[in-house]
Amino acid sequence: MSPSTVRPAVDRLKALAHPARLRILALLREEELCVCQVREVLGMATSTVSEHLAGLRRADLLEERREGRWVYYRLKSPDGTKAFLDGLWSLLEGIPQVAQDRRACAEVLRRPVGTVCRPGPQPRPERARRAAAPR
Amino acid sequence: MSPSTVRPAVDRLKALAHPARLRILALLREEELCVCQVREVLGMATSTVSEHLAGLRRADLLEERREGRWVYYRLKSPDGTKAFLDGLWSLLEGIPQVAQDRRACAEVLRRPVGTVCRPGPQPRPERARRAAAPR
DNA sequence: GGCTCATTTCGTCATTCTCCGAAATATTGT
DNA sequence: ACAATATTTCGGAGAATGACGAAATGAGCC
Repeated sequence: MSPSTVRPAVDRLKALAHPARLRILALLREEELCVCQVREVLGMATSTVSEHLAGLRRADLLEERREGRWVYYRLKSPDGTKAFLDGLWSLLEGIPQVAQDRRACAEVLRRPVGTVCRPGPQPRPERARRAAAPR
Repeated sequence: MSPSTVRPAVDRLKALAHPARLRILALLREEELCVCQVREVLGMATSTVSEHLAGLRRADLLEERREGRWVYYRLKSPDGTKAFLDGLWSLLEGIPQVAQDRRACAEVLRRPVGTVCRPGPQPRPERARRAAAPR
C-alpha cells in the first residue's frame, strides 16, 4: 500500500497531462521524429523538448532509436495500454492545436534537407516514415 | 493559441493523474458515494477528499447531488469522453489497489446504518445504488 | 586528437500541487 | 435561534513540476 499500486497507471497519466507532451504524442502517432524536428514544431528550447520526450519515455509510452547524431522517438504501446491509447486518440480528435501541429510538422518534413537540423555534412535525417494510420 | 486548445484534454488528464483521484474514479464507477464514505475508504482528511472530488468535478468527470447534509458524487461521461473512459477502465483492470478499495467500499456500505457518517438523527444515507456495469 | 552539432543532464528559479487543520457554509432537528 | 453534522473554503508549509541556459555527453568527420 505504501508505494501504491496505482503508481504505474498514474505515472502514465501524469506523463500525458501536459500540453507539450500531449502534442508530442499526437505528433508521434503519425511518424517518428527526432528531437530537433519536434522542437521546430513546438517552438520550445531543445532541452525542454528533450526532457518532455524523456518523460514520455520513462512512462514507457515512447521508444528511442539512435541514428548518427540524431535520436528518433516513436510511439510504443506497452502491454495493457492499447485500449487506453485508442481512447486517448478519440480524446484528441478535433482539437485544433493538434491539427495545426500536424500541418506544421508536414511543413518541417517538407523542408529542403538540412534546414531543420543544421546542414550537417553527413547522414542527414533524410526520412521519417509513416508509422501509423492517420486516423 | 495562447490559452492552448489542448487545455481541456490536459485538464481532464491532470484530474486523473493522481493516486487518490484515480482511486476515487474507480470507486465511483461502481456506485455513487458521499464524501464521508469516500473518506472512509481512502483514509484521508475529509477536506482533502472534498478537494479531490471538486477537482474531478471541475474536470467535468463527476456530478454531484445533494441529499440532506450529504453530497453524493457520481460518474459523468461528458461528450467525447466515452471512448476515453472505456480505455481508462482497461488501464485500471487488475490493479490490486483498485480491487482492494472495492472490497473496502463494500465493507463500508455494509456497515450498520449510521456508523459511517455519524449516527445523525435524521435522513441517514440509507442507500447507494448501483450506477454502472462492474465490468 | 580536435571540431561540429544533436542531445542529455545539471542548476536554478518560479509556479503549481497536495495535504491538513481551522474556519466558514449548509442542512436538519429541537 | 441553537445545536449537531457534512461539506466546502481558506491559509500555509512542504513537495513536485516546468522552463531555460550552461555545461556535459555522444557520434561522426577531418
